[in-house]
Amino acid sequence: MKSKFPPVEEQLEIISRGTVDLLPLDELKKKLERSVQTGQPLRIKQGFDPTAPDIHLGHTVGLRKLKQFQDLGHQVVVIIGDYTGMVGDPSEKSATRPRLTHEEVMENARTYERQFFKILDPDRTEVRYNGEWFSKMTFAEVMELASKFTVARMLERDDFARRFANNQPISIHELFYPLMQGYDSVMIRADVEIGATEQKFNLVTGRDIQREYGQEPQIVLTLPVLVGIDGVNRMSKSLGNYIGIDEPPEEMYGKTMRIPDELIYQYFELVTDVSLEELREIKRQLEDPTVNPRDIKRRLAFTLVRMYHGEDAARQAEAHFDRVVVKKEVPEDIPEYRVFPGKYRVLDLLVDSGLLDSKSEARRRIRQGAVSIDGSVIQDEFFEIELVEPVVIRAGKRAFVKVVPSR
RNA sequence: GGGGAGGUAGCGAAGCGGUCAAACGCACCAGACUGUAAAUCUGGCGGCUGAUGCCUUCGGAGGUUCGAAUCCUCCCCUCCCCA
Repeated sequence: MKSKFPPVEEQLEIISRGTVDLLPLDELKKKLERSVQTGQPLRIKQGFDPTAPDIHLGHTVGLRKLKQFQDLGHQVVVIIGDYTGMVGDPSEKSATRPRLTHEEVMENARTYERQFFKILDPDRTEVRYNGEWFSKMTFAEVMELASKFTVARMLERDDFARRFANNQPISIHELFYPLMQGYDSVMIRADVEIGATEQKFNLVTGRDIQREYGQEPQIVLTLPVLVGIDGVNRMSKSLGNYIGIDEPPEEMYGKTMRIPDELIYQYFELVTDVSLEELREIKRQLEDPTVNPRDIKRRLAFTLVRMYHGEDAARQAEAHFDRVVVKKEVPEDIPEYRVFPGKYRVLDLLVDSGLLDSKSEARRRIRQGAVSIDGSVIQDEFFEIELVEPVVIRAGKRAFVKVVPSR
């Protein structure tokens, strides 16, 4: 009988693409061989803590890897960390995270669950909330779990070690985070766990915990951390340097165009579906001094919008970009603000329309020449306008409002 | 439990009785330049105010004083050393 899985070598090639660590490799081979023989898919796990609503490109690095496993015939288990989310993963953090309430976490989780399936195949995906087991744990069971690890080993982790060395606080509950993540692996019997490189400690700890609970340890697969559009920090919603997969096409396109050039290749590699040959060609072009990196970045932006919104939307987003940004024209669909015909101070319109947050901010922008009406710059902060026809007010590169007088 | 050092705007960090809405750096915003990149330069960065001031801010609550981020009391939180 022919196996429903591709040959092991073929699987390994796909699995190892873009990965940083894959360990231990020989154990992975054994697991794959066994699954080919028995026809039993491997259980591939990744956990996501819904600390903020919406999935962004950073999440998709792992999700895309999960999808590759699915395409090979394996079973994906996505853990939504409604309990771990309340603890807050200390990885790569220099300070304790603010703890979220369960309600906040659950609210965010809803957006996650919906957005996962923009990438994953629902038929081969099991979504589990870890509150399913953690909410039922007794204190005795917690103690049992806690007894399976030592403080010394916990302090091997460099973020903890660093905080400890710098006299920064580490709360006890933060030490539980790796244990909880490992326990998730036990509960769903993970064969492979995927995470970003910063997750390595947690993933490896999962192996130990599984062993303690009498299970075969999982394989650890790490992927690079996606740098956000600031070009410095990891992509994260709280840092505001993210591109969300649910964002409108124009927004997605525009944000992509703002990433530093150095990130172009990495983005193609980690978050798009371009083939390996195309990837090589992109690399060549980026090294070619006669090619303007802007054009490659445009292709990246187009590709991303197409992936999440389709071909037409990508074309429209591109046209929008050319019009607004390149030609500095006014976009076609901007928010409208209706007023009665009459005389108004521009200052008031800027705030009352919701374009700007405060009058101080509006004054600042006017003084700095950022405000224009139908293309002509306003310098006088007390400028009044007699509204009879609709006008477009601009208050900076990306802030527009159409003021429409009507009764 | 004892002793010591601290908590200042998004972060880091000055200030230690008035000239403090609070130096400086980073981040951020606007403008110039440009490829909505990088780099650079200029300005801004609590709110209200037709520009003079007014109001809310320096862990929290009280108090001293004409006047407090700066002094006192109590409380909360963090770190270090000792036990």
